[in-house]
Amino acid sequence: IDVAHGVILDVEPTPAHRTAEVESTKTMVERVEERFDLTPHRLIGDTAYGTAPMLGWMVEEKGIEPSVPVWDKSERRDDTFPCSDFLWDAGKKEYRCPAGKALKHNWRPFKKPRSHITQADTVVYRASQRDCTACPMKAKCCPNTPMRKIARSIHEDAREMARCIRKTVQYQQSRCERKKVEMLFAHLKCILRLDRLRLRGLNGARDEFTLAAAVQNLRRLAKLASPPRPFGGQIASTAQEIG
DNA sequence: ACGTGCTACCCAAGTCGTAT
DNA sequence: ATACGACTTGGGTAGCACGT
Repeated sequence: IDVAHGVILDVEPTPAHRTAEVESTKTMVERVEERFDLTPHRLIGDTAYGTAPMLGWMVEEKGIEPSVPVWDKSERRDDTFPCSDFLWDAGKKEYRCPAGKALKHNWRPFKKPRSHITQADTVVYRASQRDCTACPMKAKCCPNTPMRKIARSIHEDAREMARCIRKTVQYQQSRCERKKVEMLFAHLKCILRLDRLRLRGLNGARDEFTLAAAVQNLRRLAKLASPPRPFGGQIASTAQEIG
């Protein structure tokens, strides 16, 4: 949905699965690009869209600003230093711990050079065991392990961008714009009676939703095209009954 | 001895499947 | 219709085996 105008640009049904729902966004964004040569400047969504691969796709592949909360479970519960207390040095590609020591992914060279990217698409940055053993802050940092380590997503730059956007006024506005989307869904359910589908299967859902979206867009078009009328309220309610 | 990469396991929020 | 446990998801940490 284009929130600036309340126009539905594409429809893609999925099973009620978080990953499937999120993946369908890629399908729709790319299809709208092909059909209408339109690319969104930013994308508004909830935390389900805040996973590292999704943010990476938005920022790195599409150049879309993510107005999305970051899926982040890095906060610790045991009163030890959280990851956010470690400063990232983009130039040196290493972290700096609260005691000022480095966390690196390449402490030494290898005969066969390695990418250091793990199966979880992260790079593990570790402090030196020697530094941690001698550190007076060890109890506040890594009480249960020989050294502190941080798994950094290969999409961390995109995650960081989403964190920064979340602090902006623009993000607060996007929260309000999301209401326009919710209003369309509410209208679909209550007025167009689409709280339950009649046709079975994904194809049935696609047909019903596509027709409903067309109806929504025609309503919008009528609103934009017709000049304001003196007895607008009465006419509007009649139109709804016909609809 | 120590760095590296993998696996096991935990968490929270959600869906799915089954028994009642 | 409802309750409840199993399972899924992506993120985290701890610890082990292996390579240098």
